[in-house]
Amino acid sequence: MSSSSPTGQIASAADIKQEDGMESASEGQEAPGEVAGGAAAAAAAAGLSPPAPAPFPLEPGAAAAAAAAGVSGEEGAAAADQVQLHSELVGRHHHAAAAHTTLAFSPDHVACVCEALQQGGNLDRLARFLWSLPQSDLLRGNESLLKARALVAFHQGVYPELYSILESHSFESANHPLLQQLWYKARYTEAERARGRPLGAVDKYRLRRKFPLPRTIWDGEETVYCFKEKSRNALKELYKQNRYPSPAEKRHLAKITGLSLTQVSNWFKNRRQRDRNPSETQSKSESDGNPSTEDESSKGHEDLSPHPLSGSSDGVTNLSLSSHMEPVYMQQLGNAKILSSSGVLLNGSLVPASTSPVFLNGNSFLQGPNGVILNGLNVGNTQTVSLNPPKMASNIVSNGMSMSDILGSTSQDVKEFKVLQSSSANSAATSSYSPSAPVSFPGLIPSTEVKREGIQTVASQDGGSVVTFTTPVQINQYGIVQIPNSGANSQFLNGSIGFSPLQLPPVSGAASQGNVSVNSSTSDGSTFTSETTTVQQGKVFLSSLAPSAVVYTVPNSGQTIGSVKQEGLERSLVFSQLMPVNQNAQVNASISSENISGSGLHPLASSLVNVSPTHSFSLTPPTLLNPTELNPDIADSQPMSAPVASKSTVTSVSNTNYATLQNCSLITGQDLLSVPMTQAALGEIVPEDQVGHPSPAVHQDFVREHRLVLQSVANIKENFLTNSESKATSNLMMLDSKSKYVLEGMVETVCEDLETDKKELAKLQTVQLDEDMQDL
DNA sequence: CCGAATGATTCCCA
DNA sequence: TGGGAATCATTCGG
Repeated sequence: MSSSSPTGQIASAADIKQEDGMESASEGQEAPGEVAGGAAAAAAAAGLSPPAPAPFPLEPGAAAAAAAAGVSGEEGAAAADQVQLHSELVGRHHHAAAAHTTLAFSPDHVACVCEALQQGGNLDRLARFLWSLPQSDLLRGNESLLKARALVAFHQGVYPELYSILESHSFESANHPLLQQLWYKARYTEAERARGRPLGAVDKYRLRRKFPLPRTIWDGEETVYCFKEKSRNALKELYKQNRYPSPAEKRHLAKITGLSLTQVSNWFKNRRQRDRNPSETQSKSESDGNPSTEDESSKGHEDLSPHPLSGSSDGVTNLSLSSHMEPVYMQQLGNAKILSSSGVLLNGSLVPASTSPVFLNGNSFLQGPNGVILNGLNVGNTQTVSLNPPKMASNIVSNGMSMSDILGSTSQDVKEFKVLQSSSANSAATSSYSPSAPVSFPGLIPSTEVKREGIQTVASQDGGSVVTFTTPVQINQYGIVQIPNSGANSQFLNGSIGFSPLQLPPVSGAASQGNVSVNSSTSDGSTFTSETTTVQQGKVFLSSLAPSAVVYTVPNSGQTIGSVKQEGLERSLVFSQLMPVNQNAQVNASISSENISGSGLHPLASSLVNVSPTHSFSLTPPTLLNPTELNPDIADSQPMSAPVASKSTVTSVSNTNYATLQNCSLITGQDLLSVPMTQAALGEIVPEDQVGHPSPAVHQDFVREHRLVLQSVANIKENFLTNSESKATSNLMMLDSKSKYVLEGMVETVCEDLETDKKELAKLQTVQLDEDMQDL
């Protein structure tokens, strides 16, 4: 991954993303928590569900005039584009009714077009588009526009302007990688021109030092040798515990550090190698450097952790209560059934066993007689989630990753698991790991099997109080557990809590899917990264679903989970409030993914929603699906089928780790695309109506009623996007850190001469985490 | 420019 | 497929 240093000309945002390898890998990464954290803000910034987008009018006449008087034919073309776009949108929405009076483009529309053009790599056209835009205050400060301007400035070689733009506006983190690349590449290019010869790695390094990134496009997180200190510390921490992490652990570590799986593996490999021959590279320096951290690790460890591991068979559990005394350091083993006897170390404090036999850290979910800890949040004592400590049977999900991912697949070695400090919920995922102060790894939880005896009330709190579920959980026959809204201050980090679906006691006759839908108020919207939470295969997604919301899971890559009845899972839909249910269909679709770093894509997440694993389709209006409505026959080979009687925007978010819906601003406020899009999108899925029948057939009712379907497609390879994949010629991709989601057709619609009629407007392609599934 | 640190890559082996 | 060893390339500080 020594990806080449950027030297070539940047043609588009996509190019940049593909180009940068390590840098992006490291810089672009953000721990899930961070991602999530910024998500809300990002979404807000993006204007998700904008209050009242004040569109600026653009008279067709004016456009024409611009075209005519327009400095060049190009501008005219741009204007024409706008006109065309607008008319198409309007025409489609209103069925060509009329509305040709004024062309109203909200800043969101402009932003969307900018994004689309950027994605498409059509910078010339983007430049024309920008040029043609009116000087509207509404557009001032619009990040997409600024980004587009920066890109154009770079493209045109107007570096001073580029620097000015980058320094004058504080960009959201999701755009940092791209903008950072612009910044550096511009510097490189300038230097190369001045020098008349290509720069070497050292030259570039010097330039980077000479022209540090402005804080407007950099979070300030220091990176050393490409890896953020935070990531490095996380690696070290685990290394101390176990020098030979299992694949699942590596994946999880990769997830929490934002590094790629390969990077994590390489790190361990290098670390082991260098520890072996300290003679050579005094790799000791590192260890020595952090005596505190190192202590236990290196040497002591070898003893503790059976190194060769991997072989450990099936996860036999071993709790190694090492010689450590009181604080029981648990050693995690495969499917260990850990129940510490004496106590648990939580947040650095020992908890009497009597009260909480289980402990979790980070984003883990812990349950004990007294409480549950989610994401490092402690669930109040009042919770009724009663867990039977002695018999634990559920998987733990953390950080969007179920423990099964971590523990399930390969047998795990006994790992020394030490919970030293569980960071606060917010920082759990991204918490800074300082060598001197070991921090728990989210997700690195002792695999505990918990058996849920009954779920009722859960209150989780993060320091103050985070999420509180007060009402009794309802489990319907679909195995959906519903928890009424909670208080206003809901705060959730990664939306992955671990209730294992499999263990939910079938409340009704229907096979319990084990899905749990937790409704929480999204009022705050600030830290609530995951508005939708559903439990799927051991994963719980918290969502702002209405009380009556239904959550279904979608078939995962064909793999079933244990003996759980898959029926329900076959066509699962989640109705949530994520998407505006009103007529203003709004397509929000951006996703955050797993880390793409390795491939050079920047992950960042500007996501609004952080949906954890697997596929979930969200339909807003709370609806309950009846068994009868779900026609098995139809659904069988189909990705999803869901007769829903309500009108809503359907969004499917899926996969792996974090699916994020972001405001694409395609249809904001104006409702312009609402209907048409739906049709187009549905067309792809529905056999009947307009389009030919694409593979998946969706229940007609569903089709008719819903506006937009974002189809998720999976395709994942280690969660990394390959360069080729990242090419979004005709796809609008929004990626973040590990998975890839593509909105197909969006670009075509918006950019490619607006020929969207027959193309789906928004199709969300998601990749599925093979890994996750495999683990299961 | 040098050397150490460190991430990545390659080859070999089980 | 993953680990070990050797090696390369880049980063970083002096």
